Formats: sequence, structure tokens, C-alpha cells
Amino acid sequence: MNGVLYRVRESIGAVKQTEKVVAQYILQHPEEIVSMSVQQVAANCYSSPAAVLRYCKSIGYEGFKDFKLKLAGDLSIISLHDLEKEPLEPGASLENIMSVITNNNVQSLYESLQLLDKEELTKAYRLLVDAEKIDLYGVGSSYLIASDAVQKFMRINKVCTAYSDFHMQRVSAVNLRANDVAVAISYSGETKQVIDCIKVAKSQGAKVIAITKYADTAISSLADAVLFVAAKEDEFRSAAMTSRMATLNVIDILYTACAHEEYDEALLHLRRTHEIIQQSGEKGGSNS
Amino acid sequence: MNGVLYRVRESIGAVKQTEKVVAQYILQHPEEIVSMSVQQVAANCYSSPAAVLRYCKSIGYEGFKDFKLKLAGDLSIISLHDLEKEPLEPGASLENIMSVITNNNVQSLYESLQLLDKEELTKAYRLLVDAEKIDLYGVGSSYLIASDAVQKFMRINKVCTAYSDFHMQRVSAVNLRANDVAVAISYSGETKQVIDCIKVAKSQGAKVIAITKYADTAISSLADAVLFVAAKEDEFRSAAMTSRMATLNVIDILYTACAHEEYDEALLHLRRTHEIIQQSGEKGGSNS
DNA sequence: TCTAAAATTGAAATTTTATTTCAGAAATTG
DNA sequence: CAATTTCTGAAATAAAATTTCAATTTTAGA
Repeated sequence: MNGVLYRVRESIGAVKQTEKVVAQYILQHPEEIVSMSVQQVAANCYSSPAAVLRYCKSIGYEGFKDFKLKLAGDLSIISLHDLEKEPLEPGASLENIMSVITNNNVQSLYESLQLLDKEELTKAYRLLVDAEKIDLYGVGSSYLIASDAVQKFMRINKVCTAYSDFHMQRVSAVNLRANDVAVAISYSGETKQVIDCIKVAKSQGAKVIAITKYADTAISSLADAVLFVAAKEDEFRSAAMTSRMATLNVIDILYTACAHEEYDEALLHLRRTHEIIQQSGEKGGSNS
Repeated sequence: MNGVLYRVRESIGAVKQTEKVVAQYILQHPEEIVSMSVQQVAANCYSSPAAVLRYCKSIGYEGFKDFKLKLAGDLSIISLHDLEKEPLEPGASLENIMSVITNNNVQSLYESLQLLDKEELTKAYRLLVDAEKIDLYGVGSSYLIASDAVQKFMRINKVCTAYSDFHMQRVSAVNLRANDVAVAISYSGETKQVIDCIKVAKSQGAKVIAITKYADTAISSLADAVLFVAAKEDEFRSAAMTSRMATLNVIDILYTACAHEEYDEALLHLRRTHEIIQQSGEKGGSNS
């Protein structure tokens, strides 16, 4: 996946006036674009072919042709998962339910992958790797995700806790110090309890990682590293199904990144030890 | 998926000499084609642009451009399923980790979908719909899945419990009756605690649903309905990541099937739950 | 407020690419 | 073996992509 549309969306803020119009047009008519010529696109944007070309290059493509090709690729992946995404009708068959639920979950994983900023992710896992203690805060289904994370991080010997009780969470937050990390899990990004806890954590000098929906939320503005998950959930009906999947996927990625970091470090130590032994062996004259 | 390459392969037998050469060239260099011009392709086939054009039209595309676009779409889908499924190397890059973890999770969802037997699923959700009380048993990460299920089924007014403590689980099992259902969640299918609880549940006349890996396990042999999840996990390394996703997906399907069974009633309960949570002052609703 | 420099923009020219045309070559048929 | 059909590619044409550059707008400095 090239993340073309994501890149387009991102670019809107950072691009000159005429190109912004082009970007918006692309977002509104992605399917049509792939079979249009530059001149057509330009005409529809009340602009010039040159502007369209410049835009394609400014967001990192070789030219309009290259852009269209990458877009066509992404769209075909997206449409793949769009199949049977329509909301379930009252009389839906079991087969229908099976494929719609699964497709929704899959799509949410892919969408969140596109929203995951590599820099933020790097920040986040570096914080976790360096953390002396990790505290996770979540309420409801987010608490279960937090517990899942605890189970994972404990496997790589991290001191790591998640409490379901608000008072316990708060006491835990008060005991954090500068080298500790608080992880806030809240899809809405506005959960009072969680906001309260990370404020306490911050006041104690701890770093904060937020996992929340792609939007400007109270929690994301408080965090040192923000990881977004796809934000299209129909919260009322869906019982937090897809956001939970996406969030667990983010946890998996963080955990794996940390585990690999340790792996690399361990490997480094091994190599050093090996070198030192080699050296002492050379001096000693006998390698056997 | 347009099946472009399939169509090309099919065409070889039914097409004139020059076009056959073109078809073979396409099959051998599909990735390159998408960024080549007709003249380049023609040159590489010791042929003419006209021949390439004729070929594209003869297999049903509007022209070379159309052909390339469809091919690009298909290739991106193919690469999605082929690429980056290999196990992670020690020095894996962050991008690598992101896509491998996500692809593994996605694949596990699709694979489990294939293992889900519609008859067993029907049995299972009918049991749940008719159940007076539902008890879920799981240990470790399976306990978190059980709790997730409780959160969901409570939304549609099911009396539903999951305890982390073995004695509580056992006491709960003893109190089950003929109209109740016990759900055993255990990827290995051999978890002692869980086996113990469902034996008690059965002795009380309750029905048993098992969610476990695709194999002959102690738990599956005790259950009235068995739902399998994909069984390729290297449990030691992967920290039960993919089986958890697949199991949650099964829970989502069960929950949705039950909710649809009594759609109107369920919707009413959902609305009530939603309103009450809104009232309690949490902006983000029930998803936290 | 004015002016020089810099950035932005699109018209037009140029280049590249796709498509069509058509005449000659090859194959087929009676 | 001619008449006919089918096939083929060179060349012409059309369309699309890209580049160039001068006009315009914006910005910054005096």
C-alpha cells in the first residue's frame, strides 16, 4: 500500500493555494482521477496542467503518470476491502454477517496502518524501551486492551501495570517518576479518568504516549507521542469492535518493535563479548 | 481483482503469433510493464506498438492505458498477499515490523473465517440467543477475550459473566442450569482450569460452546458447538497475537449474529445503554 | 509606502506516449 | 495458383504528459 490518499490528505495544509484545490479534487474523486488526463483534471480544478504536475511532484511522485499508477494500486486494495462493507441489514444472513464483520476488522487494521506516523511510533517505542516502569490507563474495552499490553510487555521483562479501578490508577500515576512512561488508551480521546491520570503522570515528570482516534482530542494534546487509529467508527452500533482491533494491532507493533530492540541490543552485547574474547585470545597466543 | 494476469495466461492459446509473444513478455515482466510505454514493450517483443495495442484490445481492454491501469491494480493486490509475510528478522526495520504484524493479523482473520463452520456457528449463536445466563471461561489472554465478550453481550441485555479467579469460575459453573451456556475460550484447547469448569457446567446440564484451535483437543471433544480459529501460531514467540485477533473476530461475529436475531429488541437496549453512559458525563460515549 | 526579490502561476512549446490508418506481406482457401 | 482473407508494422495522427518561461502575485526590506 502506497498510502496515496493519505499523503494527499496530509498535504493539504502544507501546499500552495492552487495545489490545495487539486488535492481536494483528488480526495473527492479518486476513482475518476485514474482515467483522467492532466488537462482534464486541471480544467475541473479551474487550474492548469502545470499546477497539477507540480502538485504530484510536490508530494513525492515522479509525475502525473506515476501518481495515477500508485493511486490505481491503492484504490484496488481499498475496493477489495470495501466489498461487503455496507451496514448490515436487519435480516442479514449468517454468511453476510461473517464476511462483513471480518472485512470491517481487516479494513480497520489497514486504515490504522496508514495513520500510524513512523516518527511518532519511533518516539513511542523508544520511550517504552527506555522506561523503568510503564503504567497503562484505559476504561471499558480500552482497559482490556491495556491489560493485553501488560501481558505482552511483561514477557520482555518490563515493569508494567494496568488497573481497572480509578483510584488505583491514580495512586499508580502519583508514583511515577521521570524515567517512567504512562500510556493512555482512549478511542474517544476524551475519557475523564484517563485525562486525569496522565495529567498526574505528567506532573510527576513521566512521559506520556497516547493511543487515540485521528482527531484533535484532549488526550492527544497532552501526549509526548501520539499514535492514531482509524476514526470512522459508528460508535453507537458497533460496540467498539473495529477500533479495538486497530488498537490491539498498534500494541502488537509496539511490543514487537520493543522486543526487537532488545533483541538487537542483546545481539550487540553478544558481539562485543565475542570481540573481547577474540582480543584476549590473540594476546594470549592460543585460540584453541 | 480484475484477473488481468489470468486473462493474459488464458489468451496465449487463442491469439495470433505476434500477440502471443507480447502475452509471454507480459507474464514474465508484469511489474515492469506498468511503467513502460507501448513502444518500449513493442521493442522488447521485437514487434510494433500496433501489435501490442491490438493485443490489449483483443483480451478485452480499451487500450494499452486501460490495460496498464488494471494490471497495476491487480499487482498491488497480489503483492499485498505475497509480500512481507515472512518471519521478522532480528534487524527488522520499523516499516517492516508494521506491515508484517498487520499482515499476519489480517491473514489470521481471513484464515479463521475459512475454518468457521456455518453449522457450528448457527448452533452456537442459537444457544447464546436462548441462554438465560452465559458464563465464559478463559485464562491469560483468553480471559481478556472473555471479558471483551461480556462487555459486548451485556449491551444486548444478556446475563453474562467472566471471572479471572479459578474459584469464582468454578462457583459460577456450579450454579449453571439447563438453560444456561458455558463458553470455553482456550487456544490450546487443553487449559486445565477451563476443562474443569466446563465439566462442572456440563454436569449441571448447561450447554458448552468451545472456541479453540483447529485440532482435536480435550475442550473441543466436550463441547456442544465448536468454533475453530486458525492454528498456525508459534505461541512461544508470537505472544498469542494472531490467535487473539481471530478469536475476537469470532466473538464479534457471534455477538452480531445474536444482536441481529433480536434486532429491534437489541437496538432498544443499545440505545438505553448509550443514553445512560452519555448522561454519566463521558463525552466519548461507551468506547472510552 | 514603495521597490526589489522571491515565489507562484498558467499559456504555450516541447516531448513523450497512445492510437489509428493503411499498404504490403503472409497465410488460407477454393 | 490466383483470389481472398488475415495479419503485420511503418508512418501518420491524436492525445497526453512534461517543460519552459514570462507574467503576475506575494513578500520582505528600506
